[in-house]
Amino acid sequence: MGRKATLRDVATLAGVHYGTASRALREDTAHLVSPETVERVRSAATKLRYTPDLIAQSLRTNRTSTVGVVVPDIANPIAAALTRGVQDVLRGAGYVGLVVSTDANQAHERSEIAALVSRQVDGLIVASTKTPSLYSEIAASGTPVVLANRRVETDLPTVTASVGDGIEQAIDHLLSLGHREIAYIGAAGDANTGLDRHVAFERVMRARGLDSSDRAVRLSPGYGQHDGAELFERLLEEGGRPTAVIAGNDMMAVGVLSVLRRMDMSCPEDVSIIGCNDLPFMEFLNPPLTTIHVPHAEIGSAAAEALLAILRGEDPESTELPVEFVTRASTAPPSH
Amino acid sequence: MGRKATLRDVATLAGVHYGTASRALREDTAHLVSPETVERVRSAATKLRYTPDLIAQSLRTNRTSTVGVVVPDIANPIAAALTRGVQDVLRGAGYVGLVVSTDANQAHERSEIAALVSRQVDGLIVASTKTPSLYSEIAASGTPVVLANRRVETDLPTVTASVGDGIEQAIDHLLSLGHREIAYIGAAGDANTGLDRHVAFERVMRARGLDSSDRAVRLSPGYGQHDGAELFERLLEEGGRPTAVIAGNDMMAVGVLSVLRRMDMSCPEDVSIIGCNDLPFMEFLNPPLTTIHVPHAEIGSAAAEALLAILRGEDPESTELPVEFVTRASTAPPSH
DNA sequence: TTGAAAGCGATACCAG
DNA sequence: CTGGTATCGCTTTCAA
Repeated sequence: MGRKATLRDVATLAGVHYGTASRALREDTAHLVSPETVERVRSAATKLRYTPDLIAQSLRTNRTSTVGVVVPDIANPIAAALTRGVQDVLRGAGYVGLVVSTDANQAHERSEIAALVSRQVDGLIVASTKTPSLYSEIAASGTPVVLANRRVETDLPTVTASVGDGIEQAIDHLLSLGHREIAYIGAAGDANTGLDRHVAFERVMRARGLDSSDRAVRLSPGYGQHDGAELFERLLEEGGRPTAVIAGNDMMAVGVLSVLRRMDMSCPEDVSIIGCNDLPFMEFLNPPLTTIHVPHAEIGSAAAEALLAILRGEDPESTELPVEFVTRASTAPPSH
Repeated sequence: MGRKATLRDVATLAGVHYGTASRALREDTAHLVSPETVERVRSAATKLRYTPDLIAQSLRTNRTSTVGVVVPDIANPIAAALTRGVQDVLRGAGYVGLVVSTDANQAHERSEIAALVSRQVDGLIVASTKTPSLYSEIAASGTPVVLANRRVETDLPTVTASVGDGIEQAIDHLLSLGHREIAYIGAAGDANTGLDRHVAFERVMRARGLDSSDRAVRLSPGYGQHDGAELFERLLEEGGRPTAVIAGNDMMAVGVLSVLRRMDMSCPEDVSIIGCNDLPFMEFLNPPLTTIHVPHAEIGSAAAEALLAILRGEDPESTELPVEFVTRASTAPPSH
């Protein structure tokens, strides 16, 4: 009695042909079958604890109700939040996510994608890629792809956040506090999410009439806590005396904070700091970090919605979700 | 030219029967085919960019090279790290993970599990469950299950960490620093991961000859930052004056820290704090948190190894991985 | 309304 | 060594 019940099992128990059983069990075809037969089949099914074999179903229908989720590293809180958002909307539609981490490594990426494609995923949500062309091909071959979080040159539907607006709010917040010497510490990498940020910084500063002597922009290839610390330390060594710094992400902000601490300067008294992303722990830092909240889970959800829309035959637009500037305790008026 | 190449396509291109093509392409049967035929088939395959349809393959072989990963919430850093560890070993074996979040909600859990089972996953790695019996059934029905992180009453193979040892090291660390009044602030929930901890605390304290007047144990149903804060605040109100506190997890430790700050007491001068888990950000707190590092990724990897072993027909033991006590700056001798 | 039968794309057994 | 064929569990068209 170990084996799983199959469609034929319920059919024989109900005394009908298995084709009929199939029709009786699925919503969209049940109306082709007499009510009493439907009843008989259904009760047979529950008696046998029948659940359809999705593999067989997939082979027949070419749909697996499975989507691939491609992130750089699921252990990274941004990717994790995004994945959660994806799951939340997939669940409602009967889909589940095949999640892979690429480590931002092209070889890994290719092989993971291959693994997903050969498993016939119905679509892909990609939150990490150095090779968008890879996905254009996939999309062209019929597997829909939605890009999330990072904007890349492509015509694939993409869900991003308007981090530029956040930078603008950050700058205006600082200006209204009385700051004039504002530095930017960020990543120069190819991730467009990084580029947007420092470009936005420069643009807004200029727009506010702050000339280049008022701003110091420092970029590094990395984007970790250490990179932020190093960049800020060098800025100080070279005589920079910003009263506030905007960091390209929260980790780099933490790096700046650590340098301050080491030099016996304090935040926000001596220098104000603003981060970006609003990672899970930022409110518990000392001081709690003022930062730009990027709605990663919502980005994931929106990407999943877009993918489902494509699967329904619609043609969703790319969207840009608003960010939220959240002021906590790492910013204050400049002292003196 | 859009459609994917199938086995018959490469067979006709190579001028052989598709059964032969199948044999030629798979390692274990290639020796049944003449070398030149193998060659012909293989080149046809690469020319057509043939990749086997894993769905069809699965239907035939009853193996999907897919495993289900069940976590409470993928956005939770512990679950994320664990999942990463799982992925790392699965990747090497050609498996991918179908990841679902249950929200510690039984209804969700059941439906997610059903989704995985009907997708014919080859096995399950479960890092969250209130209903172990559910999995015993599944295992009995032939789908192997490995439990990770939480110990529950079951005979399923389980991978955990020896957090009790960590608690012991934490206490000894505190004692060697000169502390005598040590409090424990933790969760009372049904998660065995929580129970272990305060039980270990009581046991070790007694073993070290500290009688109950030297220890205050406070438990709450929740296990967040807020719960930790509340518990500690109440302890203080009721006249408790511990010189050190061990928290059941890092979030609760942060809660304790926040109370200290609010009361203008400082850590570690006024009270030392030790956390548990070593979540990603703990080294960047102020002060950096002394804590018990639980190797979540390794737990995930070990669980995946165990699952693969079962799939190979072996019978792996349950294992308990060592934790690492990491001393940072939130502990110091009592100032008295 | 129901039964029969053809496949989906692969594997594997049995002959030749 | 290779070809034919049954089969995995299901959906779906075609007749009856």
